Amino acid sequence: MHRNSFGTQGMTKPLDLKSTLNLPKTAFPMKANLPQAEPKMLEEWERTRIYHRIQQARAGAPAYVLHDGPPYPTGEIHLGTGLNKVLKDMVVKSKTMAGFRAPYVPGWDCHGLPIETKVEKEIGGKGKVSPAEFRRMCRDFAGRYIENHRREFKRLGVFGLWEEPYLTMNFGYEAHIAEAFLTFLERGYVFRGLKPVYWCIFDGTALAEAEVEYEDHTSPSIWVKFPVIADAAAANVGAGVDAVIWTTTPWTLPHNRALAFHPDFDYVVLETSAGHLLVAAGMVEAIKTALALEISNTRGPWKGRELESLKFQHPFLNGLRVPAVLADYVTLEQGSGIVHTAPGHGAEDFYTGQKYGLEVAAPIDDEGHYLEGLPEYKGKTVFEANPHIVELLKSRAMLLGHGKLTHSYPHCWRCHQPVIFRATEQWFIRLDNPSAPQSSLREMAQAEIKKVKWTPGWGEERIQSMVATRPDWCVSRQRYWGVPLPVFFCEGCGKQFDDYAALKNVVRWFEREGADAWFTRSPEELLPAGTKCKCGAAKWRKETDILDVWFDSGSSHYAVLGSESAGPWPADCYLEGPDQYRGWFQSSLLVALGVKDAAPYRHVVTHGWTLDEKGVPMSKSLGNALYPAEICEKWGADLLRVWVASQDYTADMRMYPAVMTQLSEAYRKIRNTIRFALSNLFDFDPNRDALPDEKLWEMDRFMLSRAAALVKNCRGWYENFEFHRVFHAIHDFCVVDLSSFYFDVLKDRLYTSAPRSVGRRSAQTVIYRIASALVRLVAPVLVFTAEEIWKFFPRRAGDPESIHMALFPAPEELDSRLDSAKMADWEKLLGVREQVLKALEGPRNSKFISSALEAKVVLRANAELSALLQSYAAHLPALFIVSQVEIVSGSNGPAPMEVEVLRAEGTKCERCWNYSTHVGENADVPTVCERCVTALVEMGLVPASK
RNA sequence: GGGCCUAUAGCUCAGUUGGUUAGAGCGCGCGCCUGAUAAGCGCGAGGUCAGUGGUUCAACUCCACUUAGGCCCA
Repeated sequence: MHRNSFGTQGMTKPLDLKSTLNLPKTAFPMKANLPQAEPKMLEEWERTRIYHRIQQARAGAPAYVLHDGPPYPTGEIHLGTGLNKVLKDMVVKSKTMAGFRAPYVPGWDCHGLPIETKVEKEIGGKGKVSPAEFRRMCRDFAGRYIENHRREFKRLGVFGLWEEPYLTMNFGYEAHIAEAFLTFLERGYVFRGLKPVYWCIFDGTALAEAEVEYEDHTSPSIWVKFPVIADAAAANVGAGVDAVIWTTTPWTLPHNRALAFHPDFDYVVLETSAGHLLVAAGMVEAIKTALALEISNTRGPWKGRELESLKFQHPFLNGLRVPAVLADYVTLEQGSGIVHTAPGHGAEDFYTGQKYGLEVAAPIDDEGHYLEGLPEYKGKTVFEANPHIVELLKSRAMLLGHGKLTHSYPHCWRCHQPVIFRATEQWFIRLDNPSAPQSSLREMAQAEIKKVKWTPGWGEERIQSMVATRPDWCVSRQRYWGVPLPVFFCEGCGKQFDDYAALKNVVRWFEREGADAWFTRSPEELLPAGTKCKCGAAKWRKETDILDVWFDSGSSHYAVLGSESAGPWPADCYLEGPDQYRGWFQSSLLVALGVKDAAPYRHVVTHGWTLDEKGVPMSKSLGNALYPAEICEKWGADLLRVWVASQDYTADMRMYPAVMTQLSEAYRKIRNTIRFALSNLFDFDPNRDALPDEKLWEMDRFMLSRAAALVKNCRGWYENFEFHRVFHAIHDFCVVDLSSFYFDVLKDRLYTSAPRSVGRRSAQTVIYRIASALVRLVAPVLVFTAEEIWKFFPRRAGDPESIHMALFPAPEELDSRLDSAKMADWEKLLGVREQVLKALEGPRNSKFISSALEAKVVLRANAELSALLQSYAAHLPALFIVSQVEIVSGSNGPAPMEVEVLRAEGTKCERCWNYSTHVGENADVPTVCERCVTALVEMGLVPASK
């Protein structure tokens, strides 16, 4: 077919030498254009039901279940949420490629205060509509946000059962929540108790610890006198002494029931212009300054424990005497070293109160109004009362001083108003069981935590210490949008109904109508027909509290796992941010212990926080937050994923434009390296052209070994979720092994050899094998790009349609088992190459040569090295990309080798650009070297020489 | 204030059981190529390993404290 190009000089057109080269060719674009390309890929995946095809492809394989922690659906997704979803997806995809069936069912946490608050705003306040109508609006609201979230998550290339996510507001899920609670109730873990809880008087509800945020608040700061009762116990300190306390919550004074002293501190009486004052010795200077006291005499000291029997007159409640108590949380940081104690309004106060049998006084209503007390404050809200109580103290001459203090104070997470501590009747899940400690949730939890694998390892210690000190779980909320506590009280005897078989009837109602049934159905409908109390009555009152949303999400493993689509219980992996040690990791564990007596997870992984350039956490309110949607639009989802994969996520992660620019360069390098591979496989069919290992050139086999090592390492890193090691290793391999060494060296062989020559096919076989391994290795990170590459990839029989259905390469499929001595030889040759490249710099800079092909390199090596070089002499010019190499045995210098650079001999071959003394030896192609003549003959473009 | 964590070149990471002049890639500077070309290649300059003190013949690596930052809690 190329006959016409034969012929003698001058008779026909001379051979166009460039057209005889095998220059790279590919339609795979150099520029990724991810923001435009990715949405198209998403459409295709949607159309071809990629998630389902992957699940089918792994049917029967061992399951690996990553259970999704449900985000709260409000607004657009935050970078931290994106980071979390992408990490989960990389786990799922890498497990899938490691051969597991790894289902992923995303979920949302739908109940709770934030949505309730938004709906209230929309309708303009509480109580405008019926509870059932209100709940319907909350449901719609959540649904709208979920739509938005789902779109954003899918955009990140996350595969999952998006069309059927789990929602905590689904009827079936709500039924599971109720059932889980009833199980706790039946097993005796639930009790009603008086406890101080965070209370928001603006929302009229108890708050969980997680619903409280610390913000700055300015409080009154007052110094108050409590006169010491002159009895036998007071003989020591003397008559007419006043104990001094300091507080920032004057409104709690009416409910004061004790003064707390530190048992080991020294206390003294100061004789001053303001009276004889009992204070901690360690605070004398501070108090003197704060109150501008003149001290004429000091008496004492006494240890706090010596003062335990003292009693004090309440500063304005006549006839109320309060005792001294001891507590080791008393500090010398602020105040007087004597702590005002109101058991109804503080956690520590409450526990001290329990210990000393103090009254838990907190007679205020849900909106914070005093229900009893002096006319000065009765009926007012606690915050309104502050100035009046200060006045009251002043009028009774019990106020030593007052001012203002701005400090970090707990606020409601939604309305951002200051919260108070208030002793209220709540429902609790009991953590301890003194009569059977081993079956207490706390001890079971501590035992189960030890069986779980925690990444990073310190997570175990962290959650262990939290579980050890956490209080009982307050699970009741005085709200509407949630799952009610399915509890009835008899209208006859007032007792709580305890026939659990009958109570489970409520679960059936929830399955049919959702938890709304609680609000729309009567107790008689909800319970089985004819249900009677032991007292004979058959009229019931429903509990009105709903469950803490942490109980909802903590039930997710119970409600979701154990199905065909979600995979078996327990989960193999939970993967969330570090805030979940206190949140979901704990609530899930406790619910699982209550219903299944075991942890719901085998492995818990946490990632860090997302920070901005300055290392400040990203937040909406600070305005420094970046959003996945913006990043997808500007850089593409694959680049967001590269960001996730490039950093060690167990620490905090920074994101800012310069980082993204750097990563886009890294991305480009990987893309172009694979593109170069593809472009040199344009005439390569792996089914037909691949050479067996024993026919491959040694350098090619050497590269296969390097690739095999990469594969082995990456598989291990994926196994341990060390994605950043995978990414850096792949990037380095592309840069160091492929682009700057192997591919650069290979160009001459690929372009100038005859297309079907062994040398070229050997190179192509190895390029194919390495590139095929690389695409699969990067697929969990570069989900879009890998799929795009796969479309341009030469296919073998049995290759899956999508890269995401493929299995990771095995090291054995890369390795050609080059013996270790040869491997060592090549390692040494690489070192020699490095020296040669350095040596070429001088002559290049002095313009002695420009291209390295203009050089001839003379190597003076010691005996050992020169023997090695001699045996590889034929390959050295290619290895160094120079025209000629001469090996001179026996260097006399101190170095094992010296390099000298000369001008290459002969003339430049017009075809391969190497210099040769044999150019012109073939009259048919007079401008071409001997190697090119051989190639051209092999190609049938030049007649075999005479 | 408490618990836990982080701190190696401008950036992102490696640094094995403490052991010779602390590594890589990117970026940067200076060149080369123009047959990977909005590409490719080479060379080079960058680090008192947050700080202080200690243990040791020897510390980025172990211990203590400090500083800065993070999460959770008070």
